[in-house]
Amino acid sequence: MLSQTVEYALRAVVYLADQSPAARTTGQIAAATKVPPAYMSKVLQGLCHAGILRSQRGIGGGMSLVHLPEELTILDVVNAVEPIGRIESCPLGLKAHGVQLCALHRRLDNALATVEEAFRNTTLAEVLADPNPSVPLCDLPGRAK
Amino acid sequence: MLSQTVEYALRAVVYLADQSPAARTTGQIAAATKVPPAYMSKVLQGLCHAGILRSQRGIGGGMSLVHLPEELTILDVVNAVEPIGRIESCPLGLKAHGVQLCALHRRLDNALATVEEAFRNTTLAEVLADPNPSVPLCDLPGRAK
DNA sequence: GTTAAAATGGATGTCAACATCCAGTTAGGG
DNA sequence: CCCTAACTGGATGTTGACATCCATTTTAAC
Repeated sequence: MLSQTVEYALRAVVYLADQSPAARTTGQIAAATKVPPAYMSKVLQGLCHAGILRSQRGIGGGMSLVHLPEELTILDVVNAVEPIGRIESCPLGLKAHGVQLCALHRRLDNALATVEEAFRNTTLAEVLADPNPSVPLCDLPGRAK
Repeated sequence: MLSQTVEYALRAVVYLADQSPAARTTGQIAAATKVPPAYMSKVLQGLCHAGILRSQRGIGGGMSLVHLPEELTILDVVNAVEPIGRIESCPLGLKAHGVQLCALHRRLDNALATVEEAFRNTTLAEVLADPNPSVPLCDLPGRAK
């Protein structure tokens, strides 16, 4: 239901938020997130173009967050990669429906709205601060840096 | 976020529920739902194999619902075509996480659970009984048969 | 300046989703 | 028994998501 690329992007951003405000190379990010390095490179490029990340070339360079983890939501990341795609008007193109969705599409869109809202209300900082014993991206209990 | 095939399947099932318990041909269903007939044929085949529809060949045949609209949920149809795909265990394969998802995946799965629940709680009969002025699949206000 | 680290962008490959077409099979009606 | 309606299954085509590779460009450090 969520694309693989979204999953990859979220892992990368969670990792960078954890390391924030330091920059990390594509190779480091790919290794930490267990994503194919060549593909991660493309995903990170997309996040740069979307203004989520900034990149720095050359020795000591890498990728880093443009905003603070407290100001970056899951929705920001998802929308940068592949927008939720709310149902704005009748998918059948029926003029009589227009913005007033039928019962079927109204319910589908409501479900999408719920997801969008949940994502909008969760910042990266909240994810990292979660008391959950399983730490994101980290195989061992407790945070290792 | 929901695949095109799921959208097509839902349209077909809503149409058949509206016509229930009568059978309709692939051509009739495709026309009413504005889906390419050749592809709708494949979608309907899938719904037959999943036990949502039954098919009858020959003159006077067609597709019809196996269950009553009151007993068929949106989730049944979605799962028949492309299961929601809840996150059961750590996508990174970290053994330390296992069933105990990290904060990131816990939140993603919660969002999926919300959608699954909304779909589980909506029957086709409820969709058809909705007082919404836009009638599913029907271009004009009010139901035309 | 030279060198090495690191991102960039383009070319390419693979596969599943979406879509089309048709020969074959089933079944009702005369 | 034959004809026609209708589904079935297989082959095929198209496109975008996922993925890889590499030549080029930028930049820090020496």
